Amino acid sequence: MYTIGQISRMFSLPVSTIRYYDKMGLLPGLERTSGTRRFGDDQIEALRVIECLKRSGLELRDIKRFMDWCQEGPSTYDDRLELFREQRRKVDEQIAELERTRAMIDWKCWYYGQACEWGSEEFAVDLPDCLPADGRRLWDAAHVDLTASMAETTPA
Amino acid sequence: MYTIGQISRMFSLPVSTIRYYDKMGLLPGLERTSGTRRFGDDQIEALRVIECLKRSGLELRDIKRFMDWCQEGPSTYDDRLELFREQRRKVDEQIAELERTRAMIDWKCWYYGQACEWGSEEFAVDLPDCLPADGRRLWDAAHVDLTASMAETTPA
DNA sequence: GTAGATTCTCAACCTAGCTTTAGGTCTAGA
DNA sequence: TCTAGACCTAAAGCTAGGTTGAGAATCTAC
Repeated sequence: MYTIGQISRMFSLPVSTIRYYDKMGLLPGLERTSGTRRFGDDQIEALRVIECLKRSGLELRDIKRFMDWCQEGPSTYDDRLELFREQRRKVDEQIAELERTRAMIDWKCWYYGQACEWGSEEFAVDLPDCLPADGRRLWDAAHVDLTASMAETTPA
Repeated sequence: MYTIGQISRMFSLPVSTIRYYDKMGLLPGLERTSGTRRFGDDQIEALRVIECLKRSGLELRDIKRFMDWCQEGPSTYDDRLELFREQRRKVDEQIAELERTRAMIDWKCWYYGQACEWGSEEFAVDLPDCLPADGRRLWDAAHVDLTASMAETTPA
């Protein structure tokens, strides 16, 4: 069993945040000895799940709902399964979006790399046709959705 | 040139949000005809960059700083390059973190899949040793950092 | 047995990033 | 001319997810 300070160091979370989670009902089964919280394996697992679900984009109120399901027993197994399956889809979508974001950033890195080298942005008048092959590849990767949405407006 | 309503549809952003960005100074060079905002290519590009930098985790005040750099000219090329390089690192870190999150979710999907099938969690007494090979693989992937931090505490 | 660290509660406060509201202007069509 | 729709500003309001502060109890070491 651990105190709140130990858990705070274990998870690199402020003590106030852990108390806040407790007050929200996110740490079911938490025990106390003369007022002081005592954290066991179940609460440590709960905090791991909180971190995971938070990063996957779930709000605290929905994490609370999940914790309530856990207290309710076997009748909620399929709700819990569906929740994690849904969060898996959301995480995949987040990763895909970050990869699109990264493509744009890579293009901008190349762009400002050139700008630094030449001391001006004149190398980029008339985008994207003025670009050399490597710059053009980055521009294309950063603008796929743009070209896709342009294609929508032209006849098949 | 586009009106705010057209831009709103183009980016799927509420009109109020676009006005808010303008008020923050995130759309330099924006013109007006008798009070009404007129958006050109520069502002469209600015909005694309705002989306990109926001997704990479930058706060609006730092995006504002970037827009100020763009107004200042060639003397800030290296600041801008360094900004995008830094955001690239952060996006990579975010993706890595989401992949760890996904490993945890995959484990939980397997876990609750089993729980649904068996109608209880008894298959999981004494983790992780009680697990069959496929479950064990998912458990391991979800707990790499845990086992890593355990390893730290044992002599080399 | 006393000092210093850690814990507790409860309520107030904070920040980012919008959104809403109230009241007003501008422009195009019937 | 009248009306509908899109635009404008300024200020207040909202939400999520905490953080901070005051005041008090408790635990730990010397």
